[in-house]
Amino acid sequence: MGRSAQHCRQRREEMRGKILNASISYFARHGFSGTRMGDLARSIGIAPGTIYLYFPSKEALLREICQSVQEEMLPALRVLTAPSGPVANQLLRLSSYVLTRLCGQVDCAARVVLTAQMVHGAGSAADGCRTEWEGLCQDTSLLVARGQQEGSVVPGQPEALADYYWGAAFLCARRRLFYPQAELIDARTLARVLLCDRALEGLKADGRIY
Amino acid sequence: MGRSAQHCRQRREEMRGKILNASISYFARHGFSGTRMGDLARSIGIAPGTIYLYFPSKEALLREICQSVQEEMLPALRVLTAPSGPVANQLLRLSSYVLTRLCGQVDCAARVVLTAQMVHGAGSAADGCRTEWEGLCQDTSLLVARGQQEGSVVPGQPEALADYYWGAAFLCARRRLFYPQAELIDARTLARVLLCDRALEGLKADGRIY
Amino acid sequence: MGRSAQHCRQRREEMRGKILNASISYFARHGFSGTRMGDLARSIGIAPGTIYLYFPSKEALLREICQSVQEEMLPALRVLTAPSGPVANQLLRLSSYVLTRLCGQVDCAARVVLTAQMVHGAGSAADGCRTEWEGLCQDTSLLVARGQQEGSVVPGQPEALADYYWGAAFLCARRRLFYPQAELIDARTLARVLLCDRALEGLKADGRIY
Amino acid sequence: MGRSAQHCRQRREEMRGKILNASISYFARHGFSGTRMGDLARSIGIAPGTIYLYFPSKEALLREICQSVQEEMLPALRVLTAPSGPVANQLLRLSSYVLTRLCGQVDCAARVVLTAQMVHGAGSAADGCRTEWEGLCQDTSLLVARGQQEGSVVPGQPEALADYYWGAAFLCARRRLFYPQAELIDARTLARVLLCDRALEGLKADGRIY
DNA sequence: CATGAATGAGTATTCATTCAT
DNA sequence: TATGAATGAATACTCATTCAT
Repeated sequence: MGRSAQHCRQRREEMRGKILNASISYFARHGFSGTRMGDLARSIGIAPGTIYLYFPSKEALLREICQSVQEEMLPALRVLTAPSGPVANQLLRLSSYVLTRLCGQVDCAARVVLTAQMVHGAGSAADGCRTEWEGLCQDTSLLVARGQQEGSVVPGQPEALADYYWGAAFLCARRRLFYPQAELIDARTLARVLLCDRALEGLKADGRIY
Repeated sequence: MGRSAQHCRQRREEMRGKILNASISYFARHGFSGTRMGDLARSIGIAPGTIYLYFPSKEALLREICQSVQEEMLPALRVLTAPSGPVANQLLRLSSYVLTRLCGQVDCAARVVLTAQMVHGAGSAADGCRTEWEGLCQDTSLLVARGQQEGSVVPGQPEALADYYWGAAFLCARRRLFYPQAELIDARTLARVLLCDRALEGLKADGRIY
Repeated sequence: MGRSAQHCRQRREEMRGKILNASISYFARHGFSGTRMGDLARSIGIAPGTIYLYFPSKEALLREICQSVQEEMLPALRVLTAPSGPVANQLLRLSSYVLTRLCGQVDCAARVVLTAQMVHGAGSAADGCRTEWEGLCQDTSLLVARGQQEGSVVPGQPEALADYYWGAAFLCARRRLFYPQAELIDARTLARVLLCDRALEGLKADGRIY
Repeated sequence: MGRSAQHCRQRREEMRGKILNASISYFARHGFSGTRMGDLARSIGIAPGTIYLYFPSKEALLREICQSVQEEMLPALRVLTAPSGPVANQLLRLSSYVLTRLCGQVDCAARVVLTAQMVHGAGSAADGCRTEWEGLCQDTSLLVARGQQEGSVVPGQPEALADYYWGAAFLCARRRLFYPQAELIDARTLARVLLCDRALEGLKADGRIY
């Protein structure tokens, strides 16, 4: 009984995860309103009704996705934007991390693209997500300001530059999502959004191609 | 009679243009599927039926928009990406043009954002648009390759860099569309997506703020 | 002033009549719900709004048509079905009259077709029309019963036969309306719906072809 | 699984047939434009959306009906109008068949009435139907011409008489549809539309009342 | 008076959600 | 639990009617 129940719970978790991941991709590709539950279900290979055994509504499914973004992806990035050593090194490390994850984890790109959709969209489902996102931007603009004092970051309004940097990351994610075969820019080029060439020259390239 | 008929035609053209422009903005903001015809009509201040006096369907309205983008905006940009003198100057000029238009013309930003939606979306309404867009990207990657030979453009795969450059332009447009008050990056910063700092140093700044 | 006012009234009457006649034809051809006011107006060569200067609504227009049918066409037919001499002669005269009018007056066929539509349709606009029609059928069934006593009319339920006779007249009208070039059956054949061949033999044919 | 899938398919077929049959009756009674999908659905006892699970549009539903008429009813009638023995017998047999079917099968009357609507209406949905119908009329006019040579059919233009005969059949169908309780004419009376009394006298009556 | 663009209530159709199997 | 047909509220679209010119 105990084993059977556990087995059961595990199967539920598997199906739930399968739906969740597929939805992230599907929403990212087609947009929230552009996604029909029937199409989403077909793309997963299940019946429409099945989704409703795991999520009470389309919007609840979106909320759940937002929450996972808000609790997993964004905090991880905020850690990497917290003050820590020379800005140039930190930005290169951050950029490398972002591109590595975009390449490695299949649905990381989808999450990033979806986040961008959420941040600019109007729905209240994304509120928490938006807050966390603004936190990340703020952290980044502090980093930028510090880098400008150090002389390693290009001049300009820190908020605009921070937004621009994460926009560039979004561009990479979008490219990864829609053209999985196409090459991405490398970490140095992404970091270069903020860093002067001079500051970059001194840094070791990891030479990885994304 | 002649005058009256002309007056009538002119009023029709005005209304048609009003609907078309409003739709570009609305679609760009809310996405195609996210736009309800009733809401769009209300936002223009007309009745839903009126839209259908000028466009036979929601999708036809989108097609018309795509066509205007394809016939007006994209060709103008392709002209500016055709080979013409030193790449560094050309890229700075191009960036300046893009930012100037994003600032000056109200719905230019909307057109750019919409184009990005179309290029990545699935609908066939955007087919012509997508073709023209790929042409622009290809032209740009040739420019990039030439710049790399000149030593003014950063290293990297030309296609990826070209896509990245226009992505950056899209980021500016998106920012302009969703936060009209926020400052944009300047032309040098946009050009810097492709140009080395060294190549930029020699160029005269126009000092304009967007 | 007096002359001008009269001229004015006359022009109004002309336009009113033009709309009324065109509507009878159009309604007969396309059915009431199948008629769009815009199409009707275009077929007359006027603007949709103009119709509403003469008739308050689509249904009122129908009512007016029904009334004209009810006050002009049906009473004329009832006169011809009132007892008057030998049934055989009367039926041949009636049939001849019907076919002559269907041929001669352009919109008589339309009126007959429309009446059939009204009689079987559900709308209350046709109530008066329906009453008058039932009167005609009843008169005819009396005629039929008398003819059966005379031996000139075929056996069968008088009501069913009367309905059948007017149905045959409707068939002629429908043919005239939809295929104006096609020949109609002759008066003897129409009368034959009710009359035995034996009764017809003694009657003079007018030999007319409809 | 096999059994369940089959059961499922069978239920789909049933619902599809139910909608199709109900639509034939409803369209025949109210006309195509006079039919509101919501009313039709209510009359079947299902939700409006359900119809669209089986037919892509109102017009497609009509097309399907026309096709069933064109493939089932009209060919069966054409078989009975193909040359076969003495015309008088054949016409009586045909008339008997028509009236029997109008009485026996609930929606046969509806099909006939609908066919008449289609044949005279403007929509292209009925094109195939119209072609088949004209074939039937042509076959019948050949039969009529042969009967005239035999001396069993009344004089007159064969095309006009053929059209008139099927018109009479339509009248019966219309009566059956709108007044299901009313008696119809008998087969001899229907055949008499074309046959001389003399020709009919020699034929055995089946005495059936429709 | 005539026009025809504009209106908005009404109709066809879609799609998130439910529920019988 | 999974299914997919059925539902009906929401949305695209039409068309009788109005009204500014």
